[in-house]
Amino acid sequence: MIFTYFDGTARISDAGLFSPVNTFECGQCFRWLPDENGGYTGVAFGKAANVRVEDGYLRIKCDPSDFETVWRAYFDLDRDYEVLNSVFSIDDFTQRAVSFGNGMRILRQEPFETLISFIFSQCNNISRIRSIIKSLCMLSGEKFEAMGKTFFTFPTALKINSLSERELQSLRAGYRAPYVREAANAVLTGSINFNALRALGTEEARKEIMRLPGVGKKVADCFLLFGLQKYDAFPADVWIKKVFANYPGITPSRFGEFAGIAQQYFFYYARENKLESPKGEIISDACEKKEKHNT
DNA sequence: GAACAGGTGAAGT
DNA sequence: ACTTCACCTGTT
Repeated sequence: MIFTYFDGTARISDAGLFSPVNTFECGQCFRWLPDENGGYTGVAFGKAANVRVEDGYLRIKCDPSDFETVWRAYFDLDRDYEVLNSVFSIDDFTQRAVSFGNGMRILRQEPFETLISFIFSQCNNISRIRSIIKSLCMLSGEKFEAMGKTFFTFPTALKINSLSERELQSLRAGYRAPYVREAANAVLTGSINFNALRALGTEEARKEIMRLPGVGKKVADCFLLFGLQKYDAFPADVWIKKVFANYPGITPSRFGEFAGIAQQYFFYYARENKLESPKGEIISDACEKKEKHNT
């Protein structure tokens, strides 16, 4: 890794593939927002940064000490995505998906934030997920200043656990709110311990996290992949099910130990291109077609 | 208004 | 084991 730090910005010359838009819009995170220069600004691990690519350099505007301690790992800068992409490109469809999402990086996010965020994500759309998380951070995160702007950290389990019913209700998270409270409580009491989960295999860790109410296989796999870096976790949502239905050759097992990363290319491609399911095929039994009769 | 949006879990076959 | 359904809320 070759980089210089000058004028408040880490400039990396050999960052390899890095596309801010594909990284931050591929659906793995909810707290990074675009700026006017094709860059993105966000918060992780209690720190703020702005990221952009210019003249072939990756430029991360941040506190000098944070590049090595936070952002280098967070942006997964030590992984060669070119190698990964060529390993993934086993057929025409995969090539299209990888090419579409070229420069996407799977962020090494914080376990707690990832868990809570994906609990919010169930049967919800992206803009609303973002809005709920933003409200949560403004309500109970810590306010701090960086780069001349105001930011909020993601709240701790303690802060979330101590929210009143009224405060929780103000997030407009609906039926997901009690799930979030339970998750925070489990972390607080030690019933769920992220370091212990890290030491487990993917299967065992999934089983453990699924003990939480509101955490089924899909949310669990997002947590494992984005929050615990269990790269073989393969979240299968409605879009991935459309991929499976259209391209029977695509199965998690074909992509090895980093199948979860391949999954993110598929998800992003399918969602952005509004991949349809084959006619007559039933893709999901949830949130799709249901007659709701309110009493 | 009804349908839909990155699921889950309980209850019914 | 597989299918159906309710669940909050905001948007189209």
